[in-house]
Amino acid sequence: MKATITDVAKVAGVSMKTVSRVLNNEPNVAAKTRERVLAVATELKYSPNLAAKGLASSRSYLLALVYDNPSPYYIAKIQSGAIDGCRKFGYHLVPEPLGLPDDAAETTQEEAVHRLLHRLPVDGVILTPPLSDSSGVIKALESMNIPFVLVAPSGQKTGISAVKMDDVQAAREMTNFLIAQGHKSIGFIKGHLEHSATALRYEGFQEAMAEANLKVHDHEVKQGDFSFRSGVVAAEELLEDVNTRPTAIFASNDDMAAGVVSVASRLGIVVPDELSVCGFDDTPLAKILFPQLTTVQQPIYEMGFEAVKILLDPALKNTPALTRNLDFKLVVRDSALIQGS
Amino acid sequence: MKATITDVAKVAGVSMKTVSRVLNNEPNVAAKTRERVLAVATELKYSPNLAAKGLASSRSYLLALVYDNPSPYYIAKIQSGAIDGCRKFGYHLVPEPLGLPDDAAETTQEEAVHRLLHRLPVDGVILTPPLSDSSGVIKALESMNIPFVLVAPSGQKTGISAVKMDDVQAAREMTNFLIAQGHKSIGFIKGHLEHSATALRYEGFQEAMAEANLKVHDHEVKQGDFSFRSGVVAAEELLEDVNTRPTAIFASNDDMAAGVVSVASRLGIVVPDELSVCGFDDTPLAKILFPQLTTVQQPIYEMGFEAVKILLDPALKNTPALTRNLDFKLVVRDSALIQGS
DNA sequence: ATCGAGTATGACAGCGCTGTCAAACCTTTT
DNA sequence: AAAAGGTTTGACAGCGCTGTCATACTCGAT
Repeated sequence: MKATITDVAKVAGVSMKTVSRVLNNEPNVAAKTRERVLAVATELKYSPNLAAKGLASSRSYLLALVYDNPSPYYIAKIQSGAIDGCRKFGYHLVPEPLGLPDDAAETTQEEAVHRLLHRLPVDGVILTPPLSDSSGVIKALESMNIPFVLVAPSGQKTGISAVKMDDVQAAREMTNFLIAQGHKSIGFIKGHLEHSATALRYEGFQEAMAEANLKVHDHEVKQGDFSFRSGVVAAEELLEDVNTRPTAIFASNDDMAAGVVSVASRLGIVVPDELSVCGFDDTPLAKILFPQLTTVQQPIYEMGFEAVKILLDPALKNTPALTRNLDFKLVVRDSALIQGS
Repeated sequence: MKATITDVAKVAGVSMKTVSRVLNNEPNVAAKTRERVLAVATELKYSPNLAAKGLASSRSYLLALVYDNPSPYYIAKIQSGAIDGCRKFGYHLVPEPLGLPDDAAETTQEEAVHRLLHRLPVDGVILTPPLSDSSGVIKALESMNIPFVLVAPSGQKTGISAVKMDDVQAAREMTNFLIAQGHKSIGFIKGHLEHSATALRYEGFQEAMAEANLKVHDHEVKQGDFSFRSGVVAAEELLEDVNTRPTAIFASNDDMAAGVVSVASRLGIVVPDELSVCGFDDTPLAKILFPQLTTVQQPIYEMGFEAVKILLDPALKNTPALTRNLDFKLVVRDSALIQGS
């Protein structure tokens, strides 16, 4: 229950230091000694006191997940991956939302981060979008000399580690899929202007269309903001005119795609027979909708997991800064699958 | 940046202990001394080292949120409330999912908890459903002498603190609302058998019906499992026969209500004109659906917040065990609002 | 046998803080 | 003016662990 290293040392008949060495997998311990210590530790149900370890080694065995993201779904997945990663290294994750109303006097994000990590001296920080693009937060982290990894940052900063996904490529593949299904007139709904993914996804769409020698007409591209409502509005415009109506609509995220589906169903347009719809993100919504949404599954869990690995894996200890590009997955479901084609 | 108590003590011309007293708001410090110390601390940007505090006081300033819940949405909200609570007390929250595949050898939940909290000796634990009903987990916590609070447990255990919501009353009010709208034949879809809320919500439904002298026919009650699919199946059965078709359907959660809406729309039944639908939980889905769902908003965030308060609030320090009953909210939206009624 | 070069182990200080207990300093009361 | 009781302060040990450095032990090569 409350066995300490000293206890284990006494029972095993060795010094505290040797026990410490065994428990931390340090070299230069006789195999026999190691075994014995391990056996005693198990028997005594020893488990280290993190506070003491931390105090002695000036590490905290804690990683912070700093976020400021309205999407609980996204954060939950990142977190889930990050926690699993932490467990592999005996670490724990502390989620730290920024910009809570509890501190109205908080001026800048930079200060907020400073204060936060001053109190809780973690060994590393994972920054989720849109914070991964916040120069203030990054500056704070650098000034405090805390290792950190960006999740899905928009720009490529040199000297900073990051985990990301290729949005352009994903959008391109989705578009190619649509084109392969025989679609020539494809509507596109853009995302929120300030979100970095917006431009990337549109870029991928444009590239694929260009490669297939298909023209992207202005009236086929609508500005949305990632909300269901904006998808509805855009869809109404896109589907308004029966003559110029596209045969497929590619929405920059699932919520907007859901808006499209709902408009189509109201207008009596059968999906996917008369209109293919696809989204992006593979939110839970995608499977709930009828028909189920064809969409892009982002490696969100994996990004959390990899971010931790970059921070903690001793094998990567001396790699200065690396960017992990993780694989997305095209999830083809009924909303964009021409039956029998 | 790295100022210690010793530094502050030196500059302020007092002993470490006095600084400690000031920083922890202990009594018996001259006002003048307190002021001076505070000033120096601010000037030096002192902030305590949690590991050292923890080691010395055998507290960790950490609370664990232990869960094993498939619904990220629910957990995210609890967590959000709990984090806000923690901040008020200078604490931090560590989410700890149970039953991850990282430890396949894990036998019982009891052991898992034991191991977990042995490693990370937190000052308190918040248990979310369905873990709040797990006697194994509770036993482990009790044996380790770690204070804990149950979130939405099904039974009323004496001597254990809990935060909960009155599911029965909520279901009753929702049913009453439907009855007030003139419905006499109301279909009900039950939730997952093993989930404690299932029975409670059904109970509330039955009570309201009985109070209004309405009979609950067997064919109007279907077993679901909280999934969208099960809502679809149940709705198909409920709506199959045009003659015995209910005029309203009360699904035990939003996902199943979404299933009902989708079936209705496929069958050409207009919601809410020909069929009122309501759900339970007020998930994000409820607002995305068309029409938007009438549902019950649970005080999930508040439960997280209150749980922390019970654990940490010094004012409640000596209260042995208390149960906080938090208010739900009936959210009336289009899916169950007879136009112009 | 003797030396050197690992390899294995232990003694001990100290990480930054708090708890304990004693000392010093006020008041007020007699 | 002394005793009593309260308030304010500080000295010091020690929480459980790791880092440093010294010591002891092992083994092949001379």
